[in-house]
Amino acid sequence: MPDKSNRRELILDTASQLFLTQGYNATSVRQIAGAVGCTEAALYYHFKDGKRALLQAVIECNMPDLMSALDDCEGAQTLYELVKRYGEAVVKTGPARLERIRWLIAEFPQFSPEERDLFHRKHLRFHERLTGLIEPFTASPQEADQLAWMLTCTSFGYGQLFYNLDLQSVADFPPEVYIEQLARTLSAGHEPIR
Amino acid sequence: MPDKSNRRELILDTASQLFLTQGYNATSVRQIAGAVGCTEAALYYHFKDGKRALLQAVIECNMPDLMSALDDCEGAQTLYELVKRYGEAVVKTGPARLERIRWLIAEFPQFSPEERDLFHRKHLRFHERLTGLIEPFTASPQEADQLAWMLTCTSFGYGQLFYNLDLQSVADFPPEVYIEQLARTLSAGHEPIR
DNA sequence: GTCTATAGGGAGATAGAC
DNA sequence: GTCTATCTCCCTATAGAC
Repeated sequence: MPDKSNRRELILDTASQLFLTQGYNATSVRQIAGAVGCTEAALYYHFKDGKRALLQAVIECNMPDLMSALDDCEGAQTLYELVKRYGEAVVKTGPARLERIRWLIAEFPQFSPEERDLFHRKHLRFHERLTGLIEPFTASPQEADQLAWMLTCTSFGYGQLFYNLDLQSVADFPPEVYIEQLARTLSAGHEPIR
Repeated sequence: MPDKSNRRELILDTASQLFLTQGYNATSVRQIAGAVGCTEAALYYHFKDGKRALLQAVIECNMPDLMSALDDCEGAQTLYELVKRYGEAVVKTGPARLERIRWLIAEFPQFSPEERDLFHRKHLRFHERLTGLIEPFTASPQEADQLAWMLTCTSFGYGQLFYNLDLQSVADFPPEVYIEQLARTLSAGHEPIR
């Protein structure tokens, strides 16, 4: 990533932040230029195709990524331990990732097929690695695949419901409790590594 | 709900549909009026406070509701059967509910506290009933509460990932398979009703 | 590279005739 | 109740000076 122009980077960061918090449609080029501290014309110099080109760049920078959370899961001795480490690693990534997912869900319908594929391929790579980590504890690759999807769906749902839809303000069910529950449930009936 | 004016209802339905598919910010009053077949001025006659009043009304009509899915779950004899019936009932509600949830996530940050509370209270009522259905199969009310959250999070996550983020187009994991997997996993170690 | 100035159009909203 | 006409503002985007 060459850093030829600081200004271009600054525009991208500012647009990212505004798109993510307000949405693409609700954010004007004028507002981005104002926040950056330049004029709209300068912005069109850096992004010749205007607002849509800006969206493209923002999409590529803001695909949610959990791959690094899997690093903490290497070498787990039981499925229980694996799920627990995964949960804790996900929590550690903080709310920034959840905002990106929220944004992805919100804007997804207006993405082009190529932009959608960006997310699909990224997530499939993640899923394959997660499945590989689970496999030592299951009887078949199919079972590992299903457990991986279950783990993904449930942590995804928890984040959306309790953070982005703010159920945490009315229901007492902190992530630590959930992770413990999840680890116990998913690992029930699965042997530790031989 | 008096039905004094058909026109008002028509406006509300049209606005609902457009807000849900395009988003609030991306939908203009002009477009709604065009789709209804009247002028903007007529629309302002029915909704004196303009576009924002329209949003209020649409929110109240479009809170996602799964309460009816629980009717099919009454009288289940095992936890396995309960989860299975729940999953099938949810699938039966179709993609319309998923689109409402997607919309809720997308627009939630710009809702007022009262509008947010509308969702919170509705969901808590649902959660209490679901917990009540699970309780006969668990050792404690706390365990039922946690299982209910888990069921909610995971079905929520599946819907968002596979439908609204369209993972179904690149991963072979149909809802029936997921429900079966879920029912087996969640009910492991729980006795049938005595 | 960044600016000023402006084109051209669509937005939300209202006044007043019918 | 519904219309036409119109106000005012903000939007994206560009031309051309510096």
